[in-house]
Amino acid sequence: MKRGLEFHDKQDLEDGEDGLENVMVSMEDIQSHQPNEFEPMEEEQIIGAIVGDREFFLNGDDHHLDMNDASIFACTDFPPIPHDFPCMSSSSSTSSAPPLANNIKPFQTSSSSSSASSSNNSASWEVPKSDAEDVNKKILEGGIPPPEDDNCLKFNVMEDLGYMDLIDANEFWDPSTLFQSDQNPQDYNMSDSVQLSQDDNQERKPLLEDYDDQNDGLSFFQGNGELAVIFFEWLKQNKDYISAEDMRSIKLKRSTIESASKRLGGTKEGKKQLLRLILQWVEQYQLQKKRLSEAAASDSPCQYQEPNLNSNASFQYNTNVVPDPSTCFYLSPWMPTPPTYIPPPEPFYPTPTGAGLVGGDPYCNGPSFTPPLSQTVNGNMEYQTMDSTQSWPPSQISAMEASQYRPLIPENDCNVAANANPNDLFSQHPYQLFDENGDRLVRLGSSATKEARKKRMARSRRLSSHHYRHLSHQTQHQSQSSDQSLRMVAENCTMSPANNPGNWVYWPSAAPSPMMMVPPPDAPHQHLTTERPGMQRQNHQKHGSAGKRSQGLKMEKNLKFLLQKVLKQSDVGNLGRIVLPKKEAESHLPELESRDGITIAMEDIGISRVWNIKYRFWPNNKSRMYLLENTGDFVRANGLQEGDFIVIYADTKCGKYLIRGIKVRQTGPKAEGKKPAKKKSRTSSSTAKCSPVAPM
DNA sequence: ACCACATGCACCAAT
DNA sequence: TTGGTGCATGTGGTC
Repeated sequence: MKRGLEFHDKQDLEDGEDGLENVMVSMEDIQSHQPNEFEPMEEEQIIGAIVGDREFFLNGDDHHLDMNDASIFACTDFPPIPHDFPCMSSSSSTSSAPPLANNIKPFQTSSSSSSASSSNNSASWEVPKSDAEDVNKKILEGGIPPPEDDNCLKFNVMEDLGYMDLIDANEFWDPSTLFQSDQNPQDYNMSDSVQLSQDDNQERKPLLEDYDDQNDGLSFFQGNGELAVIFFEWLKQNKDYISAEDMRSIKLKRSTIESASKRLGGTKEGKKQLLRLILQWVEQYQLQKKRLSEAAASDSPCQYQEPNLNSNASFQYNTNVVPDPSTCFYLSPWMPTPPTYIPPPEPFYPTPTGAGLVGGDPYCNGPSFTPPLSQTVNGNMEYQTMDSTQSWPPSQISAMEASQYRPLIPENDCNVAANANPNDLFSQHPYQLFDENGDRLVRLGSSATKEARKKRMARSRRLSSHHYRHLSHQTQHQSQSSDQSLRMVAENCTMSPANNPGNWVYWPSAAPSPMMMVPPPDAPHQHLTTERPGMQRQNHQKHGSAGKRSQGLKMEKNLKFLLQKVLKQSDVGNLGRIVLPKKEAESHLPELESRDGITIAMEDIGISRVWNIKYRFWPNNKSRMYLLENTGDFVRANGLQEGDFIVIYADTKCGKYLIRGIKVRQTGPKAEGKKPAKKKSRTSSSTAKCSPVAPM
């Protein structure tokens, strides 16, 4: 009996065709097919959804999305703010606050309605400026307040998953550890349903242990074969929504898992509960993303159908049960709510217009560099204009869309017979069902017809335009964008893929690149790594080609986060100086011998300029007060206002300093009217003197 | 109590 | 008179 099971490869994703919506195959197919029945796959195989001698989803390259990584919930084009951003807190330089932006996760419990979750999720990604500190404070105080239901614990655990730090990249749990990669598939004969007995589970137990042993896996899951069953069940139920790529990329920090497990009692049941929560967490993201796509695909012949959750017997995927092709997809019982439109996730960083996405990621929007770092005696603010007329290239957008916001909808053109051209996309990467004679029964994929393809493309365009609108807010404001700036980086920094492969490289426009300049909180001075520890790894990256990805990742390697400062009124006022947090300044910036300080050429990542900023200190009591002076133009050029923040990086290869102004979204009158909350206002003259800089 | 920092404001130089 | 510079001081956080 032939069971067709074909997986999408990366190229397929990049082609913008046949996305994960095609991940629709009965699990028995997965279980029963033989390895040689797979289509040849490229180097970045997405799915190894076979238990046993095949990888079970979670395998492939090492580009893991961390579950802590907000990017798996949203595309944030913004380079991550260090998890432990000492300066993130407006009032304390020593705060260990998790980066606000990165901790705002659309995290919901499944118990709440999907619609509520959706809206909350959406809102979570758009933290209004006025709420930013509040949210951050809440986080600092122990997390977002739990919902007023009986899911407090659950919520907290989920919250942990969302907010856990990801500093130690070596401490992740890979869900694939639930399965042994070289296990004989026969041992995992779950073909005729997953109603596994305890014995079955027990048989699997050693697998988990072995895996843990070999991989320093999570002891938390050791010996608990039921977890594997749970996981498998979940996969079966959500195979349509959770792509293998997504699953593969999930990594959890071990300590977080273990901590969460403890919070759940540390019992076997607790572990199971935790696993469910984790899966639910993943599921929510993915399912909602799909629903978004579903909502967007209004012209889809496949209208959403609320599954009969009570009749989930039809979802048992028993051997002889072929999913009804008329059913667009099956909702997981864990996601028992109707679809709700969810806007594409956005980074919380606001646009000046108060809407949309701030694309100001220098590493997506493009850093630019010109001259090497030079400390001058010129205290005047100078800049060297660079070509900043970039805009987010459509190719980039489309690429991103294709990979990130691409609809994940299993379309309803799934009744397509098995007459597909072997050369078409579907034949290359589809998930197919075959009847018992080996004939393909249905094609659950979406690329069966040109019509379906057109529709997908239309959806993609819609989503793309949606995304682009957000980006436009940013790019219009800052007149910048990514690829060009990045090219300039390569050129001006005398670095290019050719001559400096390990350093700054040109980032192809087709591969919008997240920059992950997150210093480990515990070692903020460490070099930036290619893995963004738990923040905003972007979804589109995981679908990008390995080559592009690796190329982009190289860019980050020489960047080192130095410090960040949330701008106060006095920082953005006419004084043209920004007070720096003392601790970070002393530790990460050049040591100052005299109070006059030094002038540092800082390359403005955001607007492609180089500013000569004076770094100095004032004696203050028995201490010092560190300042950046001549920042007025920088602030104005970036349109920075109170509540926005700056980030200073160092390019360790070029010996440069990079500065970047990051705007925080302002929404509504609340943000507009925000004033320094705790500071008293004194004379009117001083107020006028420190009047906010008008938005540019 | 100490420290960091936001900012008020006095002082000074330039216009 | 205006704008820039630098110090002083109050507030809030941390130890």
